Amino acid sequence: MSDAAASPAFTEIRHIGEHAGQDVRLRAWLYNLRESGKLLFPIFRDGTGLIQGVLFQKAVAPEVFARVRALTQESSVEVLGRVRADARAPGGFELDVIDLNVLHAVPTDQPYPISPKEHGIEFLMEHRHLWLRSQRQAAILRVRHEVVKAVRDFFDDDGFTLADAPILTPAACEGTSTLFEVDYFEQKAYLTQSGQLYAEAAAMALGKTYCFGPTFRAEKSKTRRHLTEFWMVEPEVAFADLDAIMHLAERLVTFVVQRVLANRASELAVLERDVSRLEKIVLPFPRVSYDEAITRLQAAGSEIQWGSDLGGGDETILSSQFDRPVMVHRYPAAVKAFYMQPDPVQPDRALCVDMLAPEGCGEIIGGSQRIHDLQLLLDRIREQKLPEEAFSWYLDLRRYGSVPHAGFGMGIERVVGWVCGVEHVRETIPFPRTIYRMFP
RNA sequence: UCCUCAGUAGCUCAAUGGCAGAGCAUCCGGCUGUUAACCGGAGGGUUGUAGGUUCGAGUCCUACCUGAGGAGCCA
Repeated sequence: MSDAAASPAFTEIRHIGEHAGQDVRLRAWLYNLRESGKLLFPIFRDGTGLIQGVLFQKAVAPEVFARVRALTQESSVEVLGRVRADARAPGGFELDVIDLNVLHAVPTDQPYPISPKEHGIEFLMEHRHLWLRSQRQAAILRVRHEVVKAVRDFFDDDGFTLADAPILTPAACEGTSTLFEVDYFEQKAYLTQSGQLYAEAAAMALGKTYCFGPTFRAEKSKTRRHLTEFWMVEPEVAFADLDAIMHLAERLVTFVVQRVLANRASELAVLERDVSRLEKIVLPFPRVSYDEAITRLQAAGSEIQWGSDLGGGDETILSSQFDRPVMVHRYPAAVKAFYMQPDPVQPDRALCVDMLAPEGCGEIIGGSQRIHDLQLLLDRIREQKLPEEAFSWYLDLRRYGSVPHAGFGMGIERVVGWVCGVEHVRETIPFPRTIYRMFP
């Protein structure tokens, strides 16, 4: 640019409306370029928004016109221009380009691969590192950011203390079949599939705690709801029972949805999300016992029999009967994890809850009251032939001032997928890991 | 692990067993308000791999590879 000293400061596109009538400078990438005779319409993006530039050939220096005309998609540039309100512009403003410097020109013999037309999912996944630049993907990631921040604010403002669990863990907790094994100085270690057991220890120290981090499942699941690496937030609360964490769960989800609605309306608009569905997410959420769920499912035509876990199709049928997430509680203990407290009224039922999101998004939360009695926990570990010595520290929590406690895990990607209304969770994390893809 | 579907130009897709094609992208030209702009032209192919059937295979058969959707399992 000719006279940098006299140039205005750099502006982000999201703030460009505050500079109507003024000259601004942008640092941006070329999103698209349209041409109409002696008229150029470059669209710039800078990560905060899009703005269309306008150049009349007669109104700008010939070398500037030629430079813009030769721009290739995703070339990086510095732009000097004057902001002008224009009813024809989608965002209400356009930029009359005065000058432009090319920072890096994408070569024409190796053009940017993601053209502004439709692409297949394999191609897009192979170019995930570039796909993130699209409006839609950027909007999803901003909603993810908002969800994560809302989760942290919710717990932090409610007296919870963050106590993160390790990612590398020793012997398996629930069998090794779904764990990734890694070499740990000539010993075996595993990538965590849940921070829960450690969160229980933290809750005995801090009362109300949560951990939040990546978890790993080597399940050979290949559906739109599954990743092998996903983020989970897991609150754990001393002295809490099942009812208490069910209430905590519905408060958390309501808070997160309301926060996204309040702060990310423009992103939801880019995603063409029907926000009226999200505006219905208010307290309280419906509660359905497992027994009632079976009755409802059979009435709706499901083949499910009492005693088995809900399948993906069953979850969709059940959740479609409500306009807000439904909490299914007290499953048969036999299909649930060893550490779940039995229901004192019906001892073959576990004091557990799954929260199913609407619109077929499936389970977003799974939680339970934990067994606090040492002997009962020992019995369960032995019944399921789990390695008792690996749980010695976990059993200590029942030896030294054991108290009833409960917690749950919420899968961030499924929540983001539901809030954004995207089909597949692979779009809700920057670089998804699925059973057959670890690139890029 | 199992079931289903797909693989043709950089991308998205056509092509009755009979000459391998279109749109977009790229390059050249045209257009003073375009909204995935439009109009004209050019270049661009080992039809996933290996076999087989046939006068002839992108097309039919077999195996394998890769990807997608789903089941089971899970958040």
